[in-house]
Amino acid sequence: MANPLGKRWYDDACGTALGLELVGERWALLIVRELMFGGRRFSELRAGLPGISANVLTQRLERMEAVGIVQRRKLPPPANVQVYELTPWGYEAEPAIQSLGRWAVRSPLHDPTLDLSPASIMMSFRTMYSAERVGTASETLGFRFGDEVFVVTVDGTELTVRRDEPDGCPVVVDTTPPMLAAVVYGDMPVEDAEATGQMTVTGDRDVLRRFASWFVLPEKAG
Amino acid sequence: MANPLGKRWYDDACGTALGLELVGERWALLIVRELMFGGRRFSELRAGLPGISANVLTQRLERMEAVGIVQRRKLPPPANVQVYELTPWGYEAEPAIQSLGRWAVRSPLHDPTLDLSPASIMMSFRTMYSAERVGTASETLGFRFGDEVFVVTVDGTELTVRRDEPDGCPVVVDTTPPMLAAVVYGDMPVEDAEATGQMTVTGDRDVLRRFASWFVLPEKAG
DNA sequence: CGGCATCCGGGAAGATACTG
DNA sequence: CAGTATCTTCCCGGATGCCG
Repeated sequence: MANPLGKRWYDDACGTALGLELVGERWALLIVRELMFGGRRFSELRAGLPGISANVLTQRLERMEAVGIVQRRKLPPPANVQVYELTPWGYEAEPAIQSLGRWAVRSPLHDPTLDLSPASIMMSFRTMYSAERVGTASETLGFRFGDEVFVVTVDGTELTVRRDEPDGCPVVVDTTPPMLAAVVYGDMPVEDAEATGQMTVTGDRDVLRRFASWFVLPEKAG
Repeated sequence: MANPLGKRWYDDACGTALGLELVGERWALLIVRELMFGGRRFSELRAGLPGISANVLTQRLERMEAVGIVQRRKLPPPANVQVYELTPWGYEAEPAIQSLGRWAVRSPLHDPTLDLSPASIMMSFRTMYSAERVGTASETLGFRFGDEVFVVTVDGTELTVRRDEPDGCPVVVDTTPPMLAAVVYGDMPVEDAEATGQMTVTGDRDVLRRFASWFVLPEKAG
Protein backbone atom coordinates (compact mmCIF):
# COMPACT_ATOMS: atom_id res chain seq x y z
CA MET A 1 0.00 0.00 0.00
CA ALA A 2 1.38 3.34 -0.85
CA ASN A 3 -1.03 5.77 -2.28
CA PRO A 4 -4.46 5.72 -0.69
CA LEU A 5 -5.34 9.32 -1.48
CA GLY A 6 -4.07 11.67 -4.09
CA LYS A 7 -1.19 11.27 -6.46
CA ARG A 8 1.70 12.93 -4.75
CA TRP A 9 2.85 10.78 -1.92
CA TYR A 10 6.12 10.87 -0.08
CA ASP A 11 6.13 7.07 0.32
CA ASP A 12 8.11 7.42 3.48
CA ALA A 13 7.70 5.51 6.72
CA CYS A 14 8.73 8.66 8.59
CA GLY A 15 5.90 9.96 10.73
CA THR A 16 6.65 13.53 9.85
CA ALA A 17 6.29 12.74 6.17
CA LEU A 18 2.91 11.17 6.83
CA GLY A 19 1.92 14.20 8.86
CA LEU A 20 2.67 16.33 5.84
CA GLU A 21 0.49 14.10 3.70
CA LEU A 22 -2.32 14.53 6.18
CA VAL A 23 -2.17 18.21 6.98
CA GLY A 24 0.62 19.55 4.80
CA GLU A 25 -1.56 20.89 2.04
CA ARG A 26 -2.17 24.56 1.98
CA TRP A 27 -4.69 25.74 4.61
CA ALA A 28 -5.16 22.30 6.14
CA LEU A 29 -3.44 22.90 9.45
CA LEU A 30 -5.11 26.28 9.82
CA ILE A 31 -8.49 24.63 9.42
CA VAL A 32 -7.56 22.31 12.27
CA ARG A 33 -6.62 25.37 14.30
CA GLU A 34 -10.02 26.91 13.66
CA LEU A 35 -11.73 23.73 14.82
CA MET A 36 -9.65 23.43 17.96
CA PHE A 37 -12.24 24.93 20.28
CA GLY A 38 -15.25 23.09 18.92
CA GLY A 39 -17.24 22.41 15.79
CA ARG A 40 -17.70 25.18 13.25
CA ARG A 41 -19.88 25.75 10.28
CA PHE A 42 -18.61 26.21 6.76
CA SER A 43 -19.09 29.95 6.77
CA GLU A 44 -17.52 30.32 10.19
CA LEU A 45 -14.43 28.55 8.92
CA ARG A 46 -14.26 30.86 5.95
CA ALA A 47 -14.50 33.83 8.25
CA GLY A 48 -11.55 32.63 10.31
CA LEU A 49 -9.45 31.91 7.24
CA PRO A 50 -9.46 35.06 5.15
CA GLY A 51 -8.28 34.27 1.66
CA ILE A 52 -9.38 30.66 1.47
CA SER A 53 -11.75 29.93 -1.36
CA ALA A 54 -14.83 27.83 -0.97
CA ASN A 55 -13.70 25.01 -3.19
CA VAL A 56 -10.38 24.63 -1.41
CA LEU A 57 -12.14 24.57 1.94
CA THR A 58 -14.49 21.90 0.64
CA GLN A 59 -11.59 19.79 -0.61
CA ARG A 60 -9.66 20.04 2.63
CA LEU A 61 -12.65 19.14 4.75
CA GLU A 62 -13.42 16.17 2.54
CA ARG A 63 -9.90 14.92 2.67
CA MET A 64 -9.46 15.44 6.38
CA GLU A 65 -12.72 13.63 6.92
CA ALA A 66 -11.47 10.75 4.77
CA VAL A 67 -8.31 10.39 6.83
CA GLY A 68 -10.07 10.63 10.17
CA ILE A 69 -9.10 14.09 11.36
CA VAL A 70 -12.47 15.77 10.86
CA GLN A 71 -16.01 14.52 11.18
CA ARG A 72 -19.19 16.23 10.15
CA ARG A 73 -22.18 16.31 12.35
CA LYS A 74 -25.69 17.42 11.59
CA LEU A 75 -27.28 19.31 14.41
CA PRO A 76 -30.78 18.08 15.23
CA PRO A 77 -33.77 19.97 13.80
CA PRO A 78 -34.83 22.66 13.86
CA ALA A 79 -31.24 23.98 13.76
CA ASN A 80 -30.56 21.42 11.09
CA VAL A 81 -27.21 22.80 10.16
CA GLN A 82 -24.05 20.88 9.59
CA VAL A 83 -20.92 21.47 11.60
CA TYR A 84 -17.42 20.20 11.09
CA GLU A 85 -15.55 19.09 14.13
CA LEU A 86 -12.31 17.35 14.99
CA THR A 87 -12.23 13.70 15.87
CA PRO A 88 -10.58 12.85 19.19
CA TRP A 89 -7.37 12.13 17.34
CA GLY A 90 -7.77 15.38 15.43
CA TYR A 91 -7.76 17.27 18.70
CA GLU A 92 -4.46 15.64 19.53
CA ALA A 93 -2.83 17.66 16.78
CA GLU A 94 -2.74 20.61 19.15
CA PRO A 95 0.85 20.07 20.34
CA ALA A 96 2.05 19.89 16.74
CA ILE A 97 0.30 23.15 15.90
CA GLN A 98 1.75 24.75 19.00
CA SER A 99 5.32 23.61 18.39
CA LEU A 100 5.26 24.92 14.88
CA GLY A 101 3.89 28.24 16.04
CA ARG A 102 6.30 28.56 18.94
CA TRP A 103 9.19 27.99 16.59
CA ALA A 104 8.00 30.23 13.78
CA VAL A 105 7.24 33.19 15.99
CA ARG A 106 10.97 33.64 16.50
CA SER A 107 11.43 34.37 12.81
CA PRO A 108 12.34 37.96 11.97
CA LEU A 109 9.52 37.74 9.45
CA HIS A 110 6.88 37.39 12.11
CA ASP A 111 4.59 40.39 12.08
CA PRO A 112 2.37 40.45 15.15
CA THR A 113 0.37 43.38 13.86
CA LEU A 114 -1.30 41.41 11.09
CA ASP A 115 -4.85 40.33 11.53
CA LEU A 116 -5.66 37.11 13.30
CA SER A 117 -8.73 35.10 14.06
CA PRO A 118 -10.34 34.61 17.47
CA ALA A 119 -9.32 30.95 17.42
CA SER A 120 -5.73 32.00 16.67
CA ILE A 121 -5.33 34.23 19.64
CA MET A 122 -7.00 31.75 21.95
CA MET A 123 -4.60 29.11 20.68
CA SER A 124 -1.72 31.49 21.23
CA PHE A 125 -2.74 31.84 24.87
CA ARG A 126 -2.54 28.10 25.30
CA THR A 127 0.81 28.08 23.54
CA MET A 128 2.53 31.02 25.14
CA TYR A 129 1.42 31.23 28.70
CA SER A 130 4.08 30.77 31.30
CA ALA A 131 3.08 28.58 34.24
CA GLU A 132 6.02 30.06 36.07
CA ARG A 133 4.65 33.57 35.74
CA VAL A 134 1.15 32.54 36.68
CA GLY A 135 2.37 30.98 39.88
CA THR A 136 -0.56 30.08 42.09
CA ALA A 137 -2.98 32.54 40.59
CA SER A 138 -6.38 31.43 39.44
CA GLU A 139 -8.63 33.56 37.25
CA THR A 140 -11.50 33.42 34.82
CA LEU A 141 -11.85 35.89 31.97
CA GLY A 142 -14.47 36.33 29.31
CA PHE A 143 -13.72 37.43 25.75
CA ARG A 144 -16.08 38.66 23.12
CA PHE A 145 -15.10 39.17 19.49
CA GLY A 146 -18.30 40.13 17.78
CA ASP A 147 -20.38 37.00 18.15
CA GLU A 148 -17.49 34.68 18.93
CA VAL A 149 -17.33 34.28 22.67
CA PHE A 150 -14.85 32.52 24.91
CA VAL A 151 -14.22 31.85 28.54
CA VAL A 152 -10.60 31.37 29.57
CA THR A 153 -9.69 29.78 32.88
CA VAL A 154 -6.22 29.92 34.32
CA ASP A 155 -5.38 27.92 37.40
CA GLY A 156 -1.64 27.90 37.55
CA THR A 157 -0.92 24.58 35.93
CA GLU A 158 -3.45 24.83 33.19
CA LEU A 159 -5.07 27.30 30.88
CA THR A 160 -8.33 26.16 29.36
CA VAL A 161 -10.37 27.79 26.64
CA ARG A 162 -13.97 27.09 25.82
CA ARG A 163 -16.52 28.75 23.61
CA ASP A 164 -19.09 30.01 26.04
CA GLU A 165 -21.05 33.10 27.00
CA PRO A 166 -18.77 35.24 29.16
CA ASP A 167 -21.45 36.97 31.18
CA GLY A 168 -20.77 36.47 34.84
CA CYS A 169 -17.00 36.40 34.49
CA PRO A 170 -15.18 38.79 36.83
CA VAL A 171 -13.97 40.59 33.75
CA VAL A 172 -15.29 40.57 30.20
CA VAL A 173 -13.24 41.98 27.33
CA ASP A 174 -15.05 42.98 24.18
CA THR A 175 -12.51 43.68 21.46
CA THR A 176 -10.80 42.46 18.30
CA PRO A 177 -8.08 39.81 18.25
CA PRO A 178 -5.33 42.21 17.10
CA MET A 179 -6.19 44.71 19.81
CA LEU A 180 -6.10 41.98 22.41
CA ALA A 181 -2.75 40.85 21.05
CA ALA A 182 -1.42 44.39 21.39
CA VAL A 183 -2.40 44.43 25.05
CA VAL A 184 -1.20 40.94 25.92
CA TYR A 185 1.92 40.62 23.76
CA GLY A 186 2.66 44.25 22.98
CA ASP A 187 3.07 47.06 25.44
CA MET A 188 -0.32 48.66 24.99
CA PRO A 189 -1.88 49.59 28.34
CA VAL A 190 -5.48 48.56 28.82
CA GLU A 191 -6.65 52.15 29.08
CA ASP A 192 -4.99 53.05 25.77
CA ALA A 193 -6.73 50.15 24.10
CA GLU A 194 -10.03 51.34 25.50
CA ALA A 195 -9.30 54.86 24.34
CA THR A 196 -9.11 53.64 20.74
CA GLY A 197 -12.69 52.52 21.01
CA GLN A 198 -11.73 49.02 19.96
CA MET A 199 -11.81 47.53 23.43
CA THR A 200 -14.45 47.58 26.11
CA VAL A 201 -13.65 46.06 29.47
CA THR A 202 -16.44 45.21 31.85
CA GLY A 203 -15.50 44.33 35.41
CA ASP A 204 -12.12 44.26 37.03
CA ARG A 205 -9.48 45.68 34.71
CA ASP A 206 -6.74 44.49 37.02
CA VAL A 207 -7.60 40.91 36.21
CA LEU A 208 -6.93 41.65 32.56
CA ARG A 209 -3.69 43.45 33.42
CA ARG A 210 -2.48 40.50 35.44
CA PHE A 211 -3.54 38.14 32.69
CA ALA A 212 -1.49 40.10 30.17
CA SER A 213 1.61 39.66 32.31
CA TRP A 214 1.48 35.89 32.06
CA PHE A 215 2.39 35.67 28.38
CA VAL A 216 5.75 36.07 26.77
CA LEU A 217 6.57 35.92 23.12
CA PRO A 218 9.87 34.11 22.65
CA GLU A 219 12.60 36.42 21.48
CA LYS A 220 13.57 36.63 17.85
CA ALA A 221 16.26 34.33 16.56
CA GLY A 222 19.58 35.58 15.17
CA MET B 1 4.23 44.80 5.05
CA ALA B 2 2.70 41.58 4.03
CA ASN B 3 4.40 39.70 1.31
CA PRO B 4 8.18 39.51 1.56
CA LEU B 5 8.56 36.29 -0.43
CA GLY B 6 6.28 34.63 -2.89
CA LYS B 7 2.75 35.45 -3.84
CA ARG B 8 0.58 33.27 -1.69
CA TRP B 9 0.72 34.53 1.82
CA TYR B 10 -1.63 33.79 4.66
CA ASP B 11 -1.31 37.33 6.03
CA ASP B 12 -1.96 36.05 9.48
CA ALA B 13 -0.28 37.06 12.72
CA CYS B 14 -0.70 33.47 13.92
CA GLY B 15 2.66 31.80 14.43
CA THR B 16 1.44 28.55 12.98
CA ALA B 17 0.45 30.29 9.78
CA LEU B 18 3.92 31.81 9.53
CA GLY B 19 5.42 28.40 10.17
CA LEU B 20 3.51 27.12 7.19
CA GLU B 21 4.84 29.95 5.06
CA LEU B 22 8.35 29.03 6.11
CA VAL B 23 8.32 25.24 5.89
CA GLY B 24 4.85 24.40 4.60
CA GLU B 25 5.78 23.94 0.99
CA ARG B 26 6.14 20.45 -0.27
CA TRP B 27 9.39 18.77 0.87
CA ALA B 28 10.57 21.71 2.95
CA LEU B 29 10.16 20.18 6.37
CA LEU B 30 11.68 16.90 5.18
CA ILE B 31 14.74 18.77 4.01
CA VAL B 32 15.05 20.19 7.51
CA ARG B 33 14.78 16.66 8.86
CA GLU B 34 17.61 15.53 6.61
CA LEU B 35 19.79 18.37 7.85
CA MET B 36 19.05 17.73 11.49
CA PHE B 37 22.26 15.81 12.21
CA GLY B 38 24.61 18.07 10.36
CA GLY B 39 25.34 19.67 7.02
CA ARG B 40 24.67 17.71 3.85
CA ARG B 41 25.55 18.05 0.24
CA PHE B 42 23.05 18.49 -2.53
CA SER B 43 23.30 14.91 -3.69
CA GLU B 44 23.09 13.54 -0.17
CA LEU B 45 19.87 15.44 0.33
CA ARG B 46 18.47 13.99 -2.88
CA ALA B 47 19.41 10.52 -1.71
CA GLY B 48 17.48 10.99 1.53
CA LEU B 49 14.43 12.38 -0.24
CA PRO B 50 13.50 9.92 -2.95
CA GLY B 51 11.15 11.57 -5.39
CA ILE B 52 12.29 15.16 -5.00
CA SER B 53 13.48 16.76 -8.21
CA ALA B 54 16.62 18.80 -8.43
CA ASN B 55 14.90 22.05 -9.24
CA VAL B 56 12.50 21.76 -6.32
CA LEU B 57 15.37 21.01 -3.98
CA THR B 58 17.20 24.06 -5.29
CA GLN B 59 14.13 26.24 -4.79
CA ARG B 60 13.54 25.03 -1.25
CA LEU B 61 17.14 25.51 -0.23
CA GLU B 62 17.16 29.00 -1.68
CA ARG B 63 14.02 29.98 0.08
CA MET B 64 14.99 28.48 3.39
CA GLU B 65 18.30 30.25 3.13
CA ALA B 66 16.49 33.51 2.46
CA VAL B 67 14.34 33.15 5.56
CA GLY B 68 17.21 32.13 7.81
CA ILE B 69 16.58 28.42 8.30
CA VAL B 70 19.43 27.14 6.16
CA GLN B 71 22.90 28.43 5.46
CA ARG B 72 25.38 27.22 2.93
CA ARG B 73 28.97 26.72 3.76
CA LYS B 74 31.88 26.05 1.47
CA LEU B 75 34.29 23.54 2.86
CA PRO B 76 37.91 24.70 2.61
CA PRO B 77 40.01 23.41 -0.28
CA PRO B 78 40.86 20.85 -1.36
CA ALA B 79 37.42 19.43 -0.43
CA ASN B 80 35.97 22.56 -1.91
CA VAL B 81 32.42 21.30 -1.81
CA GLN B 82 29.40 23.15 -0.62
CA VAL B 83 27.25 21.87 2.19
CA TYR B 84 23.88 23.07 3.33
CA GLU B 85 23.31 23.21 7.03
CA LEU B 86 20.74 24.50 9.45
CA THR B 87 21.17 27.78 11.26
CA PRO B 88 20.91 27.62 15.05
CA TRP B 89 17.30 28.65 14.79
CA GLY B 90 16.77 26.05 12.08
CA TYR B 91 17.90 23.36 14.50
CA GLU B 92 15.23 24.54 16.88
CA ALA B 93 12.59 23.23 14.52
CA GLU B 94 13.23 19.76 15.88
CA PRO B 95 10.39 19.77 18.41
CA ALA B 96 7.94 20.84 15.71
CA ILE B 97 9.06 18.01 13.45
CA GLN B 98 8.81 15.58 16.32
CA SER B 99 5.33 16.65 17.42
CA LEU B 100 4.01 16.32 13.93
CA GLY B 101 5.53 12.88 13.57
CA ARG B 102 4.38 11.70 16.96
CA TRP B 103 0.85 12.70 16.10
CA ALA B 104 0.77 11.35 12.56
CA VAL B 105 2.15 7.95 13.46
CA ARG B 106 -1.14 7.20 15.18
CA SER B 107 -2.98 7.44 11.88
CA PRO B 108 -4.31 4.17 10.52
CA LEU B 109 -2.62 5.19 7.29
CA HIS B 110 0.83 4.97 8.76
CA ASP B 111 2.78 2.20 7.09
CA PRO B 112 5.99 1.46 8.98
CA THR B 113 7.19 -0.92 6.30
CA LEU B 114 7.81 1.80 3.74
CA ASP B 115 11.33 2.91 3.09
CA LEU B 116 12.90 5.58 5.21
CA SER B 117 16.15 7.48 5.27
CA PRO B 118 18.92 7.11 7.83
CA ALA B 119 18.14 10.60 9.15
CA SER B 120 14.49 9.60 9.52
CA ILE B 121 15.10 6.65 11.74
CA MET B 122 17.64 8.52 13.83
CA MET B 123 15.08 11.27 14.29
CA SER B 124 12.49 8.68 15.22
CA PHE B 125 14.78 7.44 17.99
CA ARG B 126 14.95 10.92 19.44
CA THR B 127 11.19 11.23 19.12
CA MET B 128 10.04 7.90 20.42
CA TYR B 129 12.39 6.81 23.13
CA SER B 130 10.93 6.42 26.56
CA ALA B 131 13.05 7.82 29.36
CA GLU B 132 10.92 5.75 31.69
CA ARG B 133 11.88 2.51 29.97
CA VAL B 134 15.53 3.44 29.77
CA GLY B 135 15.67 4.02 33.48
CA THR B 136 19.23 4.49 34.61
CA ALA B 137 20.80 2.63 31.71
CA SER B 138 23.58 4.17 29.69
CA GLU B 139 24.75 2.82 26.35
CA THR B 140 26.53 3.75 23.17
CA LEU B 141 25.66 2.15 19.84
CA GLY B 142 27.06 2.55 16.38
CA PHE B 143 24.99 2.39 13.21
CA ARG B 144 26.14 2.03 9.66
CA PHE B 145 23.85 2.43 6.68
CA GLY B 146 26.14 2.13 3.71
CA ASP B 147 28.36 5.16 4.11
CA GLU B 148 26.09 7.03 6.47
CA VAL B 149 27.36 6.41 9.95
CA PHE B 150 25.98 7.39 13.34
CA VAL B 151 26.77 7.05 16.99
CA VAL B 152 23.83 7.07 19.38
CA THR B 153 24.30 7.66 23.07
CA VAL B 154 21.61 6.99 25.62
CA ASP B 155 22.10 8.04 29.19
CA GLY B 156 18.67 7.82 30.71
CA THR B 157 17.60 11.42 30.45
CA GLU B 158 18.92 12.03 26.98
CA LEU B 159 19.42 10.35 23.67
CA THR B 160 21.94 12.01 21.40
CA VAL B 161 22.71 11.26 17.79
CA ARG B 162 25.78 12.35 15.91
CA ARG B 163 27.24 11.46 12.56
CA ASP B 164 30.46 9.74 13.43
CA GLU B 165 32.48 6.61 12.75
CA PRO B 166 31.05 3.86 14.94
CA ASP B 167 34.21 1.80 15.29
CA GLY B 168 34.96 1.29 18.93
CA CYS B 169 31.33 1.26 20.03
CA PRO B 170 30.41 -1.75 22.18
CA VAL B 171 28.03 -2.73 19.41
CA VAL B 172 27.92 -1.72 15.76
CA VAL B 173 24.88 -2.43 13.59
CA ASP B 174 25.35 -2.47 9.85
CA THR B 175 21.94 -2.57 8.19
CA THR B 176 19.24 -0.65 6.35
CA PRO B 177 16.84 1.79 8.00
CA PRO B 178 13.73 -0.37 7.38
CA MET B 179 15.42 -3.45 8.82
CA LEU B 180 16.46 -1.51 11.89
CA ALA B 181 12.90 -0.25 12.21
CA ALA B 182 11.61 -3.80 12.09
CA VAL B 183 13.88 -4.75 14.97
CA VAL B 184 13.26 -1.67 17.10
CA TYR B 185 9.59 -0.95 16.42
CA GLY B 186 8.42 -4.29 15.07
CA ASP B 187 8.81 -7.65 16.67
CA MET B 188 11.69 -8.92 14.60
CA PRO B 189 14.34 -10.62 16.72
CA VAL B 190 17.90 -9.57 16.10
CA GLU B 191 18.90 -13.04 14.93
CA ASP B 192 16.08 -13.12 12.37
CA ALA B 193 17.24 -9.80 11.01
CA GLU B 194 20.75 -11.13 10.71
CA ALA B 195 19.44 -14.26 9.02
CA THR B 196 18.00 -12.15 6.21
CA GLY B 197 21.48 -10.96 5.42
CA GLN B 198 20.37 -7.36 5.75
CA MET B 199 21.82 -6.82 9.20
CA THR B 200 25.26 -7.44 10.58
CA VAL B 201 25.85 -6.91 14.26
CA THR B 202 29.37 -6.57 15.57
CA GLY B 203 29.88 -6.71 19.30
CA ASP B 204 27.35 -7.24 22.05
CA ARG B 205 23.95 -8.13 20.59
CA ASP B 206 22.34 -7.74 23.98
CA VAL B 207 23.02 -4.02 23.89
CA LEU B 208 21.01 -3.83 20.70
CA ARG B 209 18.22 -5.95 22.19
CA ARG B 210 18.02 -3.72 25.22
CA PHE B 211 18.11 -0.64 23.00
CA ALA B 212 15.16 -1.99 21.01
CA SER B 213 13.09 -2.28 24.17
CA TRP B 214 13.33 1.44 24.90
CA PHE B 215 11.14 2.56 22.04
CA VAL B 216 7.39 2.43 21.74
CA LEU B 217 5.28 3.49 18.84
CA PRO B 218 2.13 5.20 20.12
CA GLU B 219 -0.95 3.13 19.49
CA LYS B 220 -3.19 3.84 16.57
CA ALA B 221 -6.06 6.25 17.02
CA GLY B 222 -9.69 5.44 16.43
C1' DC C 1 29.41 15.24 -10.27
C1' DG C 2 27.27 19.54 -8.27
C1' DG C 3 24.33 23.11 -8.97
C1' DC C 4 21.25 25.61 -11.48
C1' DA C 5 18.45 27.33 -15.62
C1' DT C 6 14.81 26.14 -18.91
C1' DC C 7 10.86 23.98 -20.94
C1' DC C 8 6.74 21.20 -20.59
C1' DG C 9 2.55 18.55 -18.86
C1' DG C 10 -0.50 17.91 -15.18
C1' DG C 11 -2.51 19.15 -11.18
C1' DA C 12 -3.48 22.17 -7.24
C1' DA C 13 -4.78 26.88 -5.71
C1' DG C 14 -7.34 31.24 -6.32
C1' DA C 15 -11.21 34.10 -8.03
C1' DT C 16 -15.69 34.48 -9.54
C1' DA C 17 -20.08 33.07 -10.63
C1' DC C 18 -23.72 30.14 -10.01
C1' DT C 19 -27.17 26.72 -7.80
C1' DG C 20 -30.10 24.12 -4.26
C1' DC D 1 -25.99 29.56 3.82
C1' DA D 2 -23.46 25.75 1.94
C1' DG D 3 -21.43 24.43 -1.17
C1' DT D 4 -20.49 23.40 -6.81
C1' DA D 5 -18.78 24.78 -11.54
C1' DT D 6 -15.66 26.97 -14.24
C1' DC D 7 -11.72 29.39 -15.55
C1' DT D 8 -7.11 31.14 -14.84
C1' DT D 9 -2.83 31.13 -12.67
C1' DC D 10 0.67 29.10 -10.40
C1' DC D 11 3.31 25.25 -8.49
C1' DC D 12 5.15 20.64 -8.72
C1' DG D 13 7.57 16.98 -11.02
C1' DG D 14 10.30 15.21 -14.81
C1' DA D 15 13.56 15.82 -18.49
C1' DT D 16 17.17 18.09 -20.62
C1' DG D 17 21.09 20.76 -20.98
C1' DC D 18 24.70 24.04 -19.48
C1' DC D 19 28.75 25.16 -16.90
C1' DG D 20 31.99 24.79 -13.25
